[in-house]
Parts: sequence; C-alpha cells; structure tokens
Amino acid sequence: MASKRRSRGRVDRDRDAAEVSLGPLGGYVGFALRRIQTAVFADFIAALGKLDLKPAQYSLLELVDANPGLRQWQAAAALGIQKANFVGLVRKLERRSLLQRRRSVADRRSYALHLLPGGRRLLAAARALHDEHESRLAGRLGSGGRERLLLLLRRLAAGVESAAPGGGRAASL
Amino acid sequence: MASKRRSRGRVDRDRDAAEVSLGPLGGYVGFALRRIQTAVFADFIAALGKLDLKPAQYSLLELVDANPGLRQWQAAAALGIQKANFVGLVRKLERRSLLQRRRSVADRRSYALHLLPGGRRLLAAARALHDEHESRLAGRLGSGGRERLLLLLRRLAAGVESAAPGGGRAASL
DNA sequence: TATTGTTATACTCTATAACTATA
DNA sequence: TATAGTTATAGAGTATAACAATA
Repeated sequence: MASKRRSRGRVDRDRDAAEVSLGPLGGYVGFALRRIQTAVFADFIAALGKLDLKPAQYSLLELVDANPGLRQWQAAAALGIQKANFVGLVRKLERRSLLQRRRSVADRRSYALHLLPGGRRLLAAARALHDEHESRLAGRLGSGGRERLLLLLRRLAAGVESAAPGGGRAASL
Repeated sequence: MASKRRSRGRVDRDRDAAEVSLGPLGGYVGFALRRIQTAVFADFIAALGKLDLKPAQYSLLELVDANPGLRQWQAAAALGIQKANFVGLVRKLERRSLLQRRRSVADRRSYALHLLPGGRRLLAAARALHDEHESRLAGRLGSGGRERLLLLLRRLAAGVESAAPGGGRAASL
C-alpha cells in the first residue's frame, strides 16, 4: 500500500516495493548460467573452507594428482590462470608441504609438480567434501538430471571455447 | 619425444607435454558450470563491448526498463551488488544520460530510477547484441537444448539460492 | 630468439565499516 | 532506532610488461 502522489519535476511518485521483475533477462541462458554458477560456487567455497582450501588450490591438487610431474606452466594453462599469478598459488601449497616443485632434468627452466603425502591426505578430504557438494546438486536435478546437464554444458563448451581472452581457457575452480 | 632420465634428489625426469588430464574434476557439475560460464561471459562481454557497455550496466538498463521507478537499493539487491558498489554504477549511466535518478516523494531518502531516451535507444541495441549472443548459444545446444538447459539450471537455482554470502542473491550479468 | 618462472604493477570486482539525511 | 545512499578502504582475482636463467 504505497501512497500515490503526483510526480513533479525530478521527484518521483511511489512504486510498489513488491516484486522486482527481471524482464527479458530471466529468459537468457547466459544470465541463468551466471546466477546459478555464482551461487553454486559460493556453496563450494564454503564447503572447502573447512579445510582452509580455496577452489583454485583444490583444483591444482586434483590436477597434479591426475598428472604427476606436471610442469608449472602446464598446470597454469590447464586451470586458466596466468603464469604470473600462478606463482603465489603454487608457493602457498608448497609452504604447507602439500606439494613439491622439482627442477626438470630435461628443461632446467621448468618445475615439475608432485603431491606430497600431506597433499594426498588433504586432497582425499577435499574430494569427499566435493562429492557431498556434488550430491546436493544432483539431488536438486532429479533422476538423470545431472547427466543431462553435463551433456548440455559440454555442448556449450564446444562452441564457446577459445572466445576467452586467453584463447582456449579453463576456469580456476 | 621427451628424453627420459633418472630422477635424483629434487630433480625430475621428463613428462610428456601431450595432454593434461583433468582427472575427477572433469566429472563435476560445478566445475563444468564454472568453466562454461566463464567462457560464455567472456563472449558476452566482447559483444557488449561494441556499445561501451559492461554486463552489469546492461543488466541495470534491462531491470529499470522492466521496473520503471525502481528504487536504487532494490536494483542493487536484484542484481546482487552491494549498495556501496552500486553507487558508481548508477552514476556512470547517469553521466551518460542513459538513466535518471529522481528523489522519491514518499521516502526522501531513496532514489527512483528511470530510463532516459538515450538509455532506451542503447538498451535496444544492446538487447539485439544479446539476442545474437543467445542465438549462438542456442545453436550449439541443438533442438530444444536451450529450453532443457534453462529448466535444469532453474532446478539447481531452487536449491542453492540463499547459500551465497548475501543470502538469496543474483549475479551482475 | 623464444620460453619458464618471477617480480612489480594496475585494474576490476567485491566486502565492510562509518557517516548523512531521512524515516 | 532503522534505512537509503554515500564514502573510504581493503581484499581478492586478473592482466600486462619486464627481467634472469635457460633453451
């Protein structure tokens, strides 16, 4: 029940504070994608927070676990992070004795990344949290919904990749 | 063809630079969601760039168009932007004579937002670009894919909303 | 000459606290 | 007392340029 008055000059009459319409925005895939991704990511950050891990750190642990001896620049490229910004990320995990950098024999400019025992243990705990997170999402999607969503997202990826500033890129989740 | 040597001490033997495996990461919805959203968003930013508009600015124009006289705080809340960070956003559009702020009669603390003719014209052009962008995405999703994706994303939203730092939030696309 | 890792730097986005004027 | 808008500020994340060591 907002009181209505005449608007004069730069002054405005009332507007029902009721509901705000998204207008055409509500019908766009990109808009929905961004809104949902933001919320999902916030949930994931909160879950990983219990282990004092950030998404990019967790992703790096997974990546090194899946590719032992991965070069630093390869890891950066795979996660879509500039090599300059990658330095601090790797060093923080190194200081926590989660992973190790070893100079490569073949190319002494580069480092090879390897998980340390502590990194493997933390990764196991983080993956358990990630699995719980994923289960929450899957529960919302209904039977087969998770697989159908992944399929559709991969179709999208095939077309939009290499549109990002760095060419074919990834995200630091 | 990487040469293989024995690793000794902190030195590492070679690793085929071939392909980097994502490992378990590749199977998570959140990971796919983030990667694809990042790429789609970059494409959208590039499209809007032709009009010297950023996503958040465009969204605000759409929102005010759909809700004339919207209060500043309502717009900020609907777009998931802190009111403090919203000030600069509104002012930039005001300086470009795209929208106008009018003091509300009923509550003289607040501003009501209205599009100006220039804002309506720019919005029309931006919406055309957005529609092209959306068509590119829809083309990748196949017949009915767009609608199925929107449906799945909305199911996700229903569960994850209000997990974000600000409670029930939106994103500034 | 080109590449890997590094430093420094800047720009954007975001989050919070404190103030003002109004309510 | 509480709220709308504002200011100031600090923290992330990200992008580029330049350098040393190595190829």
